[in-house]
Amino acid sequence: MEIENQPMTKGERTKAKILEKAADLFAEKGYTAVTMKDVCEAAGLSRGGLYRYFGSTAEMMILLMRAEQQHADREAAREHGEHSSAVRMLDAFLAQHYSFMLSDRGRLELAMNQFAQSDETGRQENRRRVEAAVRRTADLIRFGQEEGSFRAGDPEELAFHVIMAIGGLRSMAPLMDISKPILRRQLSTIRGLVLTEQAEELNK
Amino acid sequence: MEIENQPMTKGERTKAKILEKAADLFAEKGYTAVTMKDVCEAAGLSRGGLYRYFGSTAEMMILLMRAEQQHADREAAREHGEHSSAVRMLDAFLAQHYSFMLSDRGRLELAMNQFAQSDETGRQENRRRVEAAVRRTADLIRFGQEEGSFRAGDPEELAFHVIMAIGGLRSMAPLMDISKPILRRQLSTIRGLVLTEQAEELNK
DNA sequence: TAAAAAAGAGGCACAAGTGTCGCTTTAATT
DNA sequence: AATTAAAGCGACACTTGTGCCTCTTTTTTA
Repeated sequence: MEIENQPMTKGERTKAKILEKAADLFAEKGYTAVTMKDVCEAAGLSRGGLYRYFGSTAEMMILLMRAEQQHADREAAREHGEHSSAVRMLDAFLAQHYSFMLSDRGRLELAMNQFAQSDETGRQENRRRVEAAVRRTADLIRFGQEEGSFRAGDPEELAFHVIMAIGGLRSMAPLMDISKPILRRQLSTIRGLVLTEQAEELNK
Repeated sequence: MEIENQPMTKGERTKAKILEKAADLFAEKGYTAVTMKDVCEAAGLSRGGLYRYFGSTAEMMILLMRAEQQHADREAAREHGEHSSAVRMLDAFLAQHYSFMLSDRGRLELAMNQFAQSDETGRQENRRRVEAAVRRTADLIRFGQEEGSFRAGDPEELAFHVIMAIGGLRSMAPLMDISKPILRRQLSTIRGLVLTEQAEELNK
């Protein structure tokens, strides 16, 4: 949740700050546990001041979801150019998810799921997010298949499976104490599902 | 959430009824959205009457989790005797999850996850539940490997992966509109992960 | 069937959160 | 620097939910 350079008006800066702090709170306490009062305190703002920007916690969450979505899109585009082979892209993809799961941002995603359970707009936003992730993963798989390093099979179907497995992992991880080694092994299991035996031999 | 035979005292019957109705509500609205008042109305009881049995919604949820756990254990034990081959057991396992995901009980599990995010006791209970599921699945995989119809590989690791994938599927399903065909294909993808190519050819 | 015990009703005081409004202060504009 | 607009304050009224307590009604039981 980086802030742009200075030449924004005061109000814009405050709004960005609120969102930033709200994201931290959502990640820390989960969606339903965060109140406007909490956000006020975290952002160093009074109730009246905050209400100028957001009418509800739900509104904040929606904006955060959009921001995350954009962030993921940009990230994906950047990744795309950086790696030469599909295998390397896959490894980057998995490594990214690994650190993601252990980070605040990972917990923020949990909060988003929680939110989506109670809010229809949030549910749609969430759905778009997951669909985008599946699409990107399917693209990666297609690329790897052309390259010959990925197993044959319907890319969409496998991509969906991979995203579901990662989603399950992510939502379970904070609810039980999944150790880092187990997490790593699980991600390498996923790697094994995608790669051919030959490609699997190579690094990592 | 079945009720035992009649010879229970009035209080016991009421308590069972409350739990039953609470389960419905949790499944329908999610944990945080359910209030004591809702439960009162659903159970046809006044606030004072209800507080005799439960001090909080959290307490209800814990009891529900234990009940579900026991139910799953019994179910598993029953299944165990019924099917002759590991392949059949796997199919039964998957079929059960399929209908589970589409049912109220599946949504109840989502509510439990939600609860576990905010309550430490619930978190532990949840963890036990998932661990038990992994253990059972690992046993099934070991059995299938001995039988020769399941792929080689660490049973624990694969079991964990399967449970994560199913967990992800279940928690995503209500948040996006996953169609039944997609759900079925995903479960059959999981089937494919577990079975050897030869065994996979057979029915389903 | 009378007495005791258990179950249930519903009011009350309290806590926590929400959203709004008029007023003050600070920042932008010219 | 003066004016105007934007940003921020904090009290207020309102809503919703909680937990408890006393009194009544219904079951049990002896």
